[in-house]
Amino acid sequence: MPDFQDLDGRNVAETLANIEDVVGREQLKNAFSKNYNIYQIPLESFFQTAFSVDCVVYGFDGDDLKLLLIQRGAEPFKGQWALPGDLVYPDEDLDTSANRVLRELTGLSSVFMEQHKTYGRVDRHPLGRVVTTSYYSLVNLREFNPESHSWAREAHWHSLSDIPDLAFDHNEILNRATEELQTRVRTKPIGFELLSPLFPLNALQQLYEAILGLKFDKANFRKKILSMNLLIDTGKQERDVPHRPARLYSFDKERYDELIAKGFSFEL
Amino acid sequence: MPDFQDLDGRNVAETLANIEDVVGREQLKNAFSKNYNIYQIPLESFFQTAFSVDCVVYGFDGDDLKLLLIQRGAEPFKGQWALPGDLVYPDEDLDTSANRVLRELTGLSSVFMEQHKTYGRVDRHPLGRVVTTSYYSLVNLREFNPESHSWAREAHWHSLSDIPDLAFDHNEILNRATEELQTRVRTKPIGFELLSPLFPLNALQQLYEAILGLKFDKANFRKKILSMNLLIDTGKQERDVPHRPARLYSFDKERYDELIAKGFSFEL
DNA sequence: AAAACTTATGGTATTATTAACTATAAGTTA
DNA sequence: TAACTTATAGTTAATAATACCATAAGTTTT
Repeated sequence: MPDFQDLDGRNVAETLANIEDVVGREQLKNAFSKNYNIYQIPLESFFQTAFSVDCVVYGFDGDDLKLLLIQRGAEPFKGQWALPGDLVYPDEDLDTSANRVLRELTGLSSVFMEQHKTYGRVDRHPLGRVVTTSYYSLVNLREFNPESHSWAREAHWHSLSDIPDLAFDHNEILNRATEELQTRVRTKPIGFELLSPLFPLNALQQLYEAILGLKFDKANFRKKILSMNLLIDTGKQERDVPHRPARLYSFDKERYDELIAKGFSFEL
Repeated sequence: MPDFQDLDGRNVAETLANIEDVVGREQLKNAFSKNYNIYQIPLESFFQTAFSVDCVVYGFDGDDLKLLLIQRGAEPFKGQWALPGDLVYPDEDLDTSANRVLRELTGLSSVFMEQHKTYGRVDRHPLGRVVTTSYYSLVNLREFNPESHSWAREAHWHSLSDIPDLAFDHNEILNRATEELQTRVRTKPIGFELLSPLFPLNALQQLYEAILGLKFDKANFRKKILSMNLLIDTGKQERDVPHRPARLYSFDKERYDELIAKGFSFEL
């Protein structure tokens, strides 16, 4: 048996038409199964069904929330910005695929991603039916420098407040992921992972403010967070800041896991 | 172009081998695309990929939480209990499919279902690769009498505390849906939909206790709920109860929508 | 060197929410 | 009529959220 790569429904359908031209319809029909009546639903509709994954990767630079986008170097939507995403291999688990795809297109690896929603509108992909599952993640921007690979022409961080028209239904996917992030960040202590190992309380506050689009009272934020016993005072301080230097904290990983297990509620 | 029905990866793969026998490998290879190198991944692996939906339908009978299960009348897992679920048609949206499948197997229609997670483990289906998306829903048990149809041999409510070994990875799907339900019910005022239009506060409390597996103080529960202004005192009362009859309430639909929009937090 | 400025940090006072408990009401059953 | 069951109202103490204020510890400006 031969094996095939980069298979695409349209190609196969066209190809079968070609074969039919060469060997004749009867021969083709004959070659196809005796037991199965495969002459009723268009073959191409099956071929054009595929899975993909799309990654919504948020980054925080200490100030703004950013989003990782690629510029497509392949049809369809060639030249347009899009979430990093691609087809899932037939023998690949979904979670694995999300990581591979992100790595192949942007160079980012070891990114912890959480599955979110699956989008299956019949006409969401112009070339056939592609159902896609979205994953989202929060990373420390300074630790990840995206580089475009494979068919991605560019890979950049974009300000979340200024996102262009994206390919496919990626704007919708993004918006729903952002809503999820906002509710999630209030009940799970995510958000800590993407700060530097040592950070001032202020950085944590800015992160939460950026994600939630709210302002908190500084003194109360401090009290709230410290009362969780989640942070360890390292005794160190900020340096080279044009004002009183802030104390630097790190997490208490054990306490952190405890809070995750419990549910955690962060309402401010 | 011919069209095909009941297409199955294995058949096509075999068939292509047959064609190859007849026309020779070069001819076949030639007929297949010039631009695409399709000779590396086995064709059949693409064909064996399909989507399905699985429905996790919870019912409340005023006492216990129940789960709607069907007994499979078809291979694989014939005779075993399973979540109602089936393959998605090539030209069908996912949400639509979930409703159709549930209706076809159990007779339940107009059930509002929320998409949850997608399960894509390569080996989760014994006959090939099937990625499935789960949906969950809460219904008033008394309004829905399941009847088995299609290939479902039986369709019954099962006590959630006594669930058998289910087909495929359905136990995992169920467990994760139940976790989701428990966190969801604390932030969205779901749960109200599945009581009778007029209900005593006590019924609402029992519902929350059943879902969350907790006990609440009766007086405080009452205060909390009433302070949301979510309920309308209908002036009516319970009848034929062997104790002081409780007042009957209904929802304030407007207020309810307001709360949903806001996020709502129900912590007791 | 002093004053002005900026952000950090500690603390208080007020208010709102939660939680535990008590008392009384309104029906049924013995 | 007493005993029983659940409903409902109200009280209180503990806890948490919120709005502020005062002082600290640096840098920059004058």
